[in-house]
Amino acid sequence: MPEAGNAPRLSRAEKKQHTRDRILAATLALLADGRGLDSLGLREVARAADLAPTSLYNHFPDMEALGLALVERTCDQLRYAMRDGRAALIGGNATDAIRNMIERFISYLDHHEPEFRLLVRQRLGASQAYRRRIHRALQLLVEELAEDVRQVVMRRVSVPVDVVREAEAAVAIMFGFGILAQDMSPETRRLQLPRLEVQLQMVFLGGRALAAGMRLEGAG
Amino acid sequence: MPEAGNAPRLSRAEKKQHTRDRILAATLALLADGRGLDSLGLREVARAADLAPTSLYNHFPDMEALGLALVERTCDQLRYAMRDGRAALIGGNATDAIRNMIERFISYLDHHEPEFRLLVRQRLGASQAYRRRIHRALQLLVEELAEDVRQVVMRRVSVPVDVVREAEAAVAIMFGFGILAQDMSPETRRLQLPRLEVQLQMVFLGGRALAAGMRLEGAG
DNA sequence: TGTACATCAGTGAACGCGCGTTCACTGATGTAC
DNA sequence: TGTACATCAGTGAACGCGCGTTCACTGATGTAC
Repeated sequence: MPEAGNAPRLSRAEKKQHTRDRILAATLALLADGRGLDSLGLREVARAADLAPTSLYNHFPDMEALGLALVERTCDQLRYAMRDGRAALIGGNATDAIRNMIERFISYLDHHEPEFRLLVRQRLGASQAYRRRIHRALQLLVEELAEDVRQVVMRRVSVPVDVVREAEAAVAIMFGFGILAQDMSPETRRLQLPRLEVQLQMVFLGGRALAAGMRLEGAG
Repeated sequence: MPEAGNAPRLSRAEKKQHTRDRILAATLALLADGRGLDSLGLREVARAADLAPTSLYNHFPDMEALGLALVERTCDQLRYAMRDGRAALIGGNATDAIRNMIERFISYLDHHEPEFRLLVRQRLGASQAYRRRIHRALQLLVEELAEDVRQVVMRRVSVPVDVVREAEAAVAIMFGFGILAQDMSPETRRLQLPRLEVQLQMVFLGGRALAAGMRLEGAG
């Protein structure tokens, strides 16, 4: 029984969790300046989290473990952000679904800038553990998008569309845009929505055309 | 007059250039392990280049300048690699052109792995100078690809295709693949050629369909 | 309920180490005459 | 051609500094009785 008084005292475990969160938040904030995980020092993170350097060892054995925890959390966050409101769209039409997905993604960029930077940077970073984890997150993203596309397409198109290739291409296009968008204000980002929409329409229209047997000239 | 003898003596300027090249090559080699520019130290680079640490100052005022020189060179290199053999294709058909472009890109990945890593990492790095330079290089890539597409399309299609959007999407897809490909052997990369080809076909077919007035259901 | 002991998040001093940078220098190369 | 001087890429000692890590510690929180 923690406390009978009025002050909301926290248990030791809760406090520890709070400190851990503070460390991760501080790390993320340091990454926001465009720095990479491998250029952060333990003392620097401790300073930003308002802790003695040695205290970090109570939470993570080293910086690598700290980074992995951050990557882990960020991957989950991305997935939830892109999942949110997804189910409601399956009944709708393809154009709305695309527009909505783009809006979710841009909103993610607006609210999770440092997290997105982290993902993109560490996707090609030194640590294979990071790379693998991020790769898996993106694969899940592709699979879920492919499932959505399959649902929408099933009711409209009789030919077997290669939804996984479509989803891969769509994710690649969105991530490519996300990287460019790092140097844009949220307002400018919104202005790019039609451009992304056109490109995703190209992919999905092209996917159907391909499934229907159409080819560019010269294809065997 | 440098030397009347038989030994091929180098001028001071030539030697300096060689040393500079050695420094850049050593830096690139260090980056090949998946590390980022901002985690390299001056002494570390000097060691790798077989020089006294202080000698670097004869070539670059600081690590930032060294990095920029490397980025500069790498951007040019990418452009030349993708340009090479481009002209010969304009007369051909679209499918061959796509396949050839993919092959050029995969070949670039095979032979310039550390350079590609550098580009992708620093595209989102701390230094705005790097980011701008890389952004510009990618824009040029998009423009040149768009020009090629325009040439091929002009002779076949009467509707105004949005070649720039197509080229952007194609570059995004290729770069996305390039990142995945970092963890693949050259052999495995080749196996992915059809996948890339399908996705680019989707984009270009979809671009034509869009230009011809086709839409996914629900589009206004 | 109170008491006595255990746990453990957070601290601060201390360590050895490699960092970026400065400086005066060396000696081969280049230039003027 | 030879000689005398200037240039400058590369060196190595030295600097102050912050790094990651260890260690013994403190004191609030948790637990047993």
